This record gives sequence, structure tokens and C-alpha cells, in this order.
Amino acid sequence: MSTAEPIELPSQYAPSEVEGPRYERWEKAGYFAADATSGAPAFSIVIPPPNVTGSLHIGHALDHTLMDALVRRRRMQGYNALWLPGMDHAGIATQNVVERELAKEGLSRHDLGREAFVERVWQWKAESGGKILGQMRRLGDSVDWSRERFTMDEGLSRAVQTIFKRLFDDGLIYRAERIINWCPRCLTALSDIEVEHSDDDGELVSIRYGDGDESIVVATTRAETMLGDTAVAVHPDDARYTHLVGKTVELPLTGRRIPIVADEHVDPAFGTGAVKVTPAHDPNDFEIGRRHDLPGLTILDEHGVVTAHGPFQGLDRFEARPAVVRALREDGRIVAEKRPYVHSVGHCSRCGTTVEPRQSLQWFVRVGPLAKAAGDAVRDGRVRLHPPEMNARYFGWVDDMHDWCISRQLWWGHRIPVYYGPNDEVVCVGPGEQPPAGWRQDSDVLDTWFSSALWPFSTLGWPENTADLRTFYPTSVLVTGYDILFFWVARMMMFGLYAMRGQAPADAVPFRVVGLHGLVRDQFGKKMSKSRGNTVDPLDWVDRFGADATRFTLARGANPGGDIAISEEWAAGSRNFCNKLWNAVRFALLNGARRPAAALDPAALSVPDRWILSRLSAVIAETDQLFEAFEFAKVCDTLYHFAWDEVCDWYLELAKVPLASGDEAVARTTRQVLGLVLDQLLRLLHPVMPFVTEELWTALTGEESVMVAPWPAFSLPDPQAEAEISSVMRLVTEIRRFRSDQGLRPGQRVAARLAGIEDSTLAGHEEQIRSLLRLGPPADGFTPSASIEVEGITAELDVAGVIDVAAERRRMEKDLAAARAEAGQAERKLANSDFTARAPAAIVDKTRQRLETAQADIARLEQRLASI
RNA sequence: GGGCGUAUAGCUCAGCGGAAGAGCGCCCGCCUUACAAGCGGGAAGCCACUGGUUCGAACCCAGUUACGCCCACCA
Repeated sequence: MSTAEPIELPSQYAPSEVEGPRYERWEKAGYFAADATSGAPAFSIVIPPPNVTGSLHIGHALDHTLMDALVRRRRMQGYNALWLPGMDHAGIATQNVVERELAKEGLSRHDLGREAFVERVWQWKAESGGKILGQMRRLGDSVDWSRERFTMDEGLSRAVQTIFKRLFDDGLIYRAERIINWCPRCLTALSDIEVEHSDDDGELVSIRYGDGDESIVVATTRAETMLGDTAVAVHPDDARYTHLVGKTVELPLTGRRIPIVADEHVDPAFGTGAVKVTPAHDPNDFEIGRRHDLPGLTILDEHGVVTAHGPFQGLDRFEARPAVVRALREDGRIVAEKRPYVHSVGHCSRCGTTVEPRQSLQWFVRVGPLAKAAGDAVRDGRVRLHPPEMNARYFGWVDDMHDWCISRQLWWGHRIPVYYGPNDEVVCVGPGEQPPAGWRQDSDVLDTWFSSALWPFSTLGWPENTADLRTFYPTSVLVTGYDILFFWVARMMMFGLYAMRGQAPADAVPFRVVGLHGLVRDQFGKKMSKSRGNTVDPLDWVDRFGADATRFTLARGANPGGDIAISEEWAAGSRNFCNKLWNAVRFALLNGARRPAAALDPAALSVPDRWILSRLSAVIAETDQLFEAFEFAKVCDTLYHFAWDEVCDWYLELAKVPLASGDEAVARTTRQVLGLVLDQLLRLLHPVMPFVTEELWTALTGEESVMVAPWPAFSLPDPQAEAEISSVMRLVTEIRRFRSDQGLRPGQRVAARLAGIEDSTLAGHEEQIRSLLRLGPPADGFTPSASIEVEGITAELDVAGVIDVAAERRRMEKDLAAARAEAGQAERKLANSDFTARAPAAIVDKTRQRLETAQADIARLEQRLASI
């Protein structure tokens, strides 16, 4: 009720006392849980599953803030909102962690054996995995814990096996001998996206193969691979070498003779125009080898150590390289060396080891038709990317995708459901099926991304036709950083469209909208990295500034697709904003304001009331529109300025007069409006700042939770009140400026007369203007010694003896110069007949008004300058 | 080697065809009874450069320069 007793809050907001208990209460109340049987429209988001080995970093904090804001808003809007949490088993990463643990005990995974090792990983997961889930609670993530999933759990494993079988039966999964990226440390194949390229220093050596007229010079940065050369290739049209094509040359150090072949792939303009061909250790050479039926000679084992080549046997590839060069030099074979030679080198994204291209037998997904469908879904608008500028990148990727190597020589992961018979027969086994007795299963596991590609539907129960799947698929939005648009988003698109293709075409997509945000960077826009020492631990911020401040800082920087620069100062600013809200509500409660129980009586509203309600209406509409457009930064900015600049700086100050007036009817209305405005504001802010809004809103309303309060839909526009209050603001600001310029103490009461106000639109606002400016009434002996004129009202102040005439003159001269410039500009424009004839009438009118205002200012200032 | 993006106040960024904006920082003055995590006032920008389109350009077009990112099997 609006007549409630005053409540006094502490003068500062203490997040740490609020956040833990509030989260627990929400969870216990079941507010996070979605309902598959609800008739309400569904809204669903699946979390990008963090690695089970991971902990919350600032990028997650951003991601989660945005998702939580979307979900919380939808929930308040009455949607059946689901935010589904879970984790990724993170094949290589997790296996590495557990292997490192074993190493401390002096063991390797081979000492345990496969079964025991996998058991050990599960044990590790139970004990130390999922740290990040606890951290999500600290952030305030409103996820449905009852639906938490893990990519290796039983249901998801069934989904993996099911889709593998389908793809296999459709001929979209095949096994082939190919050159793949091999990590000699992790001892597994890697897909292209698990390889990171960097420009490294190397050495380019030119080597002469053969002798005399029958010799040819090739260049390489990987000299050791010459041991595996099985040909030299030249361009078919290269006249320099036509006499050699079809002949053989002696390969130095080996005594082998290798053929010279002609192949279109060779660029005759590059180097000598001759290329050494190592089919087993280079993807291009592999293709050349296939075209010319050349044997592949593997010279490195899985550790990258040279096998069976005389003096080089047993040398690591990086030891073998200089050793081979040395031997060639002694043999007089090196014709040129270039060092350093910068070239692009691939590294394992997990451990940084230089990747070795290696010929081996692996499983692949034939991506052609899948990628085509993934591209089409965006092209025809079934899936929209936000911001749309990301389309080009997306198409660039899906339209030119190479087949995906999905087998990994690891133990932790989904084992490939293929069995081999005694005579190498192959069978792919679906869920529930039994392989023929005695057949052995493929020893490889699947790429982690294979299971995460199923995430939007495997988590909802697919391949069963569950209520969750029917209700929440396709998911509404996918929120993630643009950096994994290709890694993950494109793959979910491929598999989602494939697995769900039985549904209506529009409903097979895994999500309808992809909201892409940028990377979190430091205050200078630099990438965060441990080596730079500029990383931010979001939990440290949660501890020091509160979860809301951390979230607000991130959301406030989140322009669509753009990177986000943050620093501690920004977090402190957000914390200050929390405190500002706290104190605004504190003020309201001290004055007995509460959210009104009944509708307001429009007739009782004062102009300031009508103004703030009108502004509130506009802000609600704007917030809605910005949320729909994923304009999180602008949502935050809009609400920040409304709360601080309008509600606190002006409305609360204006409200002090009626609250102190002693007129109970007037005070009651003000309390009601104050209660209403704060109630609505807190609801608007709740998606981004859940904790402080909850604490304040429950105090203000006495109700259970703002989480389940309806989203604002209030509208009471009042242009007349807005115009009046903006006049008040101009007058007050102008007088404040005068006082400040004149060095008058803000607290000092100055007697003033507001001449002309009785006849102006501001007639009813005199008391408030006096209150805002601490102006006293003109008493006996009042002698105006300075005057400020704004909008036809002349404020005469009795400041004799205090006023600095020179300062005042300077100020007026400055204003005058500005007014003259303004008038001149407008005049010139209006003198241009092209402008008056061709510009829209509204623009011309506006310019005319500008001119008139400026001219009036000039006249006024000139007169006052003359009289001062 | 391809593709994309960005250049606006000291810093980080909005604005994207009709009078240059925000946050932080900076300067001046204030403990004014919600808040000093605060209040009031203020300074600060040839909107990268050069041309073009337009009555009008920070905004559209072309070129230049400088950064940044993504993709790529160049020996």
C-alpha cells in the first residue's frame, strides 16, 4: 500500500549477502524449471557446453549473461522458457588432464589398459569435473538443472550411435587412407579446425637430385621428408624439364632412383619449378602420388621419429632435419639455403605441438550434401544470423568445407560403432544391435565435435520422440562467440538438418536465430592472454563488485558481433549503478512508497508524474525493441540513463516537494507513482541484473519474486508533460550554470524572483524549481542584481556583492558568439534556394526555428551585455 | 594468396544523409537530510587522407594509408 510504514535499508548494497541465498531460493522454488507439458509458447536455449575440464572464464560470463537475460525476459513474458545446461566430455583435453595425473604416479594410460583408464576418467569427472557448474550459480544463471546433460551420458551416447549408423548407411561416413593432421604428442589424428597455423621461422634448402644433365633442383623446408620421396614433379609445359619427364634421378642418401613426373599442380614460376614428392607426408604430394600411381613411403612413426633409414633411424623429425641437411651438404647436394624462412606451420590446438601430415586410415564424414543444406538454411532465412554481416563468413565456410576427419586415436570418447570380421568384413552397429560374435570393434573414438554437433536435439531426448523434443526443438536462439561460428554452429546445422529432416523443413533447423557476440578484450582493446597478464577472472569480479555488476559490465559492452573492452573501472561503474538503484529504492521506502495496489487515478497525477510515466512508457517500448534485436549494449545504456539521469536526478528530486508538502493526497499520489516507476524499472533490469533487482523489488512490493513477475507492458505517453518538464530542466540547468560560474555555494540560499513564470507553462512548477535550486523567496529589501532569462522567464537573483561581473560578461560573450555562429549557419542555409526548394519541409522549418531562436538569443544577450 | 572488417573526444565505443554523442578519465565547486560507490557545473573532436554523388556527407561511392580478424595444401 502507498501509505505503508517507512522501511530503512542500509545505505550501501552488499551483493555478497544477497546473491547466494537468493539463488538458492529461486532454485528451490522451481523457477528455473521448464515444463514440457505447458501450453505456453516455448522458448529454448541450449548452453554451449563448456569443457568438463574447464572453469568459468570471462568469455563464458559474457555468453551466459546474454543467454540468461534472454531467458529471464521470456520467462517474465509468460513463455515456457528453457535454458538447458550441460558439459562436453572434451576428448583430448580431458584425456590429457587424466594422463598428466597418472604421470605423477609414474603411470601411462597403457599401464592401466583401456577399460581401467576410461574408468579413471569417469572417476576424475565425478570428483573434479563440473567446477564450472558451481560457478554458473555464482553468476546467477537460471538454467534448468533437472535437465543437465553430458555429451558422454547414456542418452547422448545413443544419439551419437544412432546418427553414426544413419550416416554410415547413407554413405555419408566412410573410411579411407588419407593424409591427415597428426599430433605426435597426443598421438591422434586431428581435424582441420583443431590445427592452428602460425608463421614460424624455418629454413628453405635447395637440393640437387641426380647428376649433371640429368639433375634437378628442388626446395623444401622439411628436408627430412626427402627420405620418403618417391618422385619429382614438374609442370607438363615447362620446357626446362621436358627432356627429363619420364626418366629417373637418383635420390641422394638413399641410393634409390625416383621418376620425374609431369603434373599440373606444379607452379613453374615458383622456385626452380620442380617439386619433390613425398606422398606419405604431404597432402599435395599425396594427390600427385595418386594421379601418377606413386607409392607412399612412410618414414616417420606416430611419434615423429624416423624409421628404418640408416643413420637417421631413431632421430626425432627435428633432429633428423639438420642431420639430413648436414649429410646432403657433405655430399655436395645443397645448392642454396635460405634462413630464416618464414612459413605457415600447423600446431595442435590442444598442446601446441607441430602437426605432422601423415598418411593413415581414418573415418570421414562426407560433408558435401550436409554442408549444402547447412548453407541453404541460412540462405533461405530458416536460420537468421545476428548480426547479418556474419553471413559472408558463414557461407565462406560451409560452401568450401573439406571432408571431416572424425576418428581419433584416443580412449576417452564415443567409440566408433563399427566392427570388423575375421576377413576384414565391416559392420556398423546401431543402438541395441549386437555385433557378430568374435568380431572386434574399431579402436578409435569420435571427434568431440561429433557429439557436440548433436547437442540441440540429443539433449532433448533424440532419437526418442520425447515431449521435450516436441516442445523445445528447434531451439529459439543460439548465443555464442563468432569465433566458433564454424567450429560448432556449422556442424550443428549439418547434423540438425540431417537428423531432423523428417520434420517440416522449417522445423528441422537446430535453432532459428544465432546471436553472435565478440571476444572480451582488455580496456585497450587488446586480446586477453595469460602471457599479457591482462586476463580477468569473472569470479573475482563477482566477489569484489557483485554478479550484477559483472553481468552489467559485459552486457553493456555487447554490441552485436563486436568485441568488448572491459576493465576494473567499468566493473566499479556498474557496481555504482547497482548502488544507485539501491538508494533510489531506499529513498522510496523511507518515504513510504510502495508499488501501488490499484490503478493510478489519472486526474490526480502531477506534471512530473505524467512526465516520468510517459518516459517510462517510451523506455519500455525501446527496451523491448532492443532486446528483440540483440542490442544488449543499448538495452543497458537505455535503462542506465533512464534510471540515473531521469528517475534519480530529476524525478526523485522533483518528488521531494510533494512528499514533504504535508498534503497527504498529493504525497500519496507521488508515492504511488514512485512505487510504480521503480517497480517497472526493476523488472526491466532484472534480466541483466537479477540479484539486486530481486532484493529491491521484493522489498518494494512485498511479493515473492520479480523473476516470475510479468514483463512491463505499461504505456501512458504524455508529450505535453514531457515538453513542460524539459522546460523546467532547461531553466534549472541554466540557473545552476550561472551559480556555478559565479562561484556561489550550492548550499547557499539565494533570494530570487522568477518574473514571468505565472503567465508561462511553468506556472505550477515554481515551488519545485525553487527547491531544486535552493532559491529563497524575495524578502524585504530584495534587490535583483543578476538576471537569467530562459524561455520568457527571467530569474532575478539577489546576489549583490557576490557577482563577478567580468566572469558574467565573458560567459555572455561566449554565448553570444555561439548564437551568432548558429544564426549565420541557419541564415546561409535558408538563403540557398536549392535548399529551400529541395529539402523536406520539416527540415526547412526546423532550420527557420533555429534561426529565430538564435536571433532571439542574440538580441537578449546584446541587451544584457550593454546593461551589465 | 584469397575473403571480411575497422578508422568519431585522452581510453573504449555508439551514431550511418539533415544542428557532433555516451561511459570512464580530466578540470572547477560541493559531505544539499537516498546515495561521496554521491551532487552541480565545465573543458575536450578539420568524425584517418584524397576525390566524387547530393540542396546538404561522420554517414553513400571510388581511391589512398594504417590497423585487425578469418580462411588457405604453395614446395
